[in-house]
Order: sequence, then structure tokens, then C-alpha cells
Amino acid sequence: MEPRAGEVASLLKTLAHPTRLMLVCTLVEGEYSVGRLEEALDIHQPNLSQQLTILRDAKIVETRREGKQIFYRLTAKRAAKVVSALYSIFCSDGEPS
Amino acid sequence: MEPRAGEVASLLKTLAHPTRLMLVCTLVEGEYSVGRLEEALDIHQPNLSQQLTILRDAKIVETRREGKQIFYRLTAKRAAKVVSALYSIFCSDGEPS
DNA sequence: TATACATTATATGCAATTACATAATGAGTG
DNA sequence: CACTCATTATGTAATTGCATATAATGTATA
Repeated sequence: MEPRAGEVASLLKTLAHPTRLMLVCTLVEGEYSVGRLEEALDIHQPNLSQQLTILRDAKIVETRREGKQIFYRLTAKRAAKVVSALYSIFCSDGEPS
Repeated sequence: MEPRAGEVASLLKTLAHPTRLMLVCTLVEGEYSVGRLEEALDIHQPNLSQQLTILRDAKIVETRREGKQIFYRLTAKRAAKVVSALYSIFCSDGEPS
């Protein structure tokens, strides 16, 4: 792990924010427009856009425009893998702590 | 994930730091004294102690005193699971990004 | 006991980063 | 142009990272 600690910590840092984590979780299911993400997460739009920018800069998501709308999807497979691991750790098996 | 997003993000935030990540990785192998951690990670002592304090506050590690030395070990199984998932994602299977 | 030393923790200060709100700007379409 | 959908700009309070300095705790020994 040592040589990758910086890289891994950097990805974790990007995910270590409730909104961004939920965004990535949501996008694991597929492509969403910004508007649909806004509904799904109940967050003010500029803030949402700022968090999406952070995910874009981290190469975790990428976009596609269709008319006025912009669709987001995951690009970083590793992020998806991390999220699904978190799912299985926190949301599946029972034992606490 | 939604209801746990805060809790999960909080754990990720604690791990999202190269030194702390390496500390947890190291402690997955077993108990270490502060001195041994210092050697293993090559970090200045007060800084190490500060990072250990953060891990202690987050209930990720706990301690035991033996004479002058203090031994640290993991307490949060979830942290260990997260780290081992990170291992398998970043250090085992090949495909990048 | 007093002293010296080893081991670890805490205090303090400050530069850098983060979170997020409000306001303004872009880009596409009718 | 007017409207919609989304991004960027800007300011600021709060948090983080980390260095230097100081303290606390345990042991050994004169």
C-alpha cells in the first residue's frame, strides 16, 4: 500500500463528503442529469454543481450534453468498486463497529 | 447508503490521509508501539502522535500501556474491512483507473 | 528522594484548504 | 429576448495539516 497511499488517500478524500459519496452511489446505478441528481439528493443547485466539479476534476465522473441538460456518469471503475465495497461493509452484513 | 452517508463519509475522511491510511494498514497486521510505528512510517514524533489521536478519537484504534511504551491496535472492524477492500482494489487486480 | 533519561502526548500558532452561500455568467432553445 | 438548465465567481467562517515548543508519565540509578 505504501507507494499508493497518496493516490488512495486522495480518492478517499474526494469520496469523504456526504454529498459526493451519495452522488457516486447514485451514479453507480447509471447516468443521471444534473436536474435528476438535484431531486434525488435534495441539495441547492450551485452546491451540487460545485461537488460535481470536484468529482469531475478527480476524473471520477464525466459528462455528456444533450440540449440544455448535462448527463453525468461514473468513469473511475475504482471509485465504483470502493463504493460497492462500502455498501457491503456498511449496508449488508450486520455486525456493528 | 443514504442514511449512513454521514457515518461512512466520516470514516473515509479519517482514512483519507496518507499517514493515517498507512497507520491503519500497518495495524491490520497487529499491535505496534508508537516507537515502532515511528520507524515504520518515518514521520516526526509529534505529528505521529497527533494522527494517532485522530484515529483514537474516531474509535478506529485503542491503546494499552506497557511501561513507558504505548501499544496501538485496531478496534474498528469496519476500518480493517475498508482497508482490505482498498488493498484488493488498488493493490491486487490490475486494471487501472 | 532527586535527577536524568526515554517514551509519548499536548499546546500553540499559522499557512493552506474546505465547505458553502449569494450573486453573476454561460449555453441552449423557442 | 426570455426562459431553462447548469456552471463559475467571490467572500468568508470553519477546518486541517503540521511544525516548534512544552508537558506528562514511567523507569533507572545515584
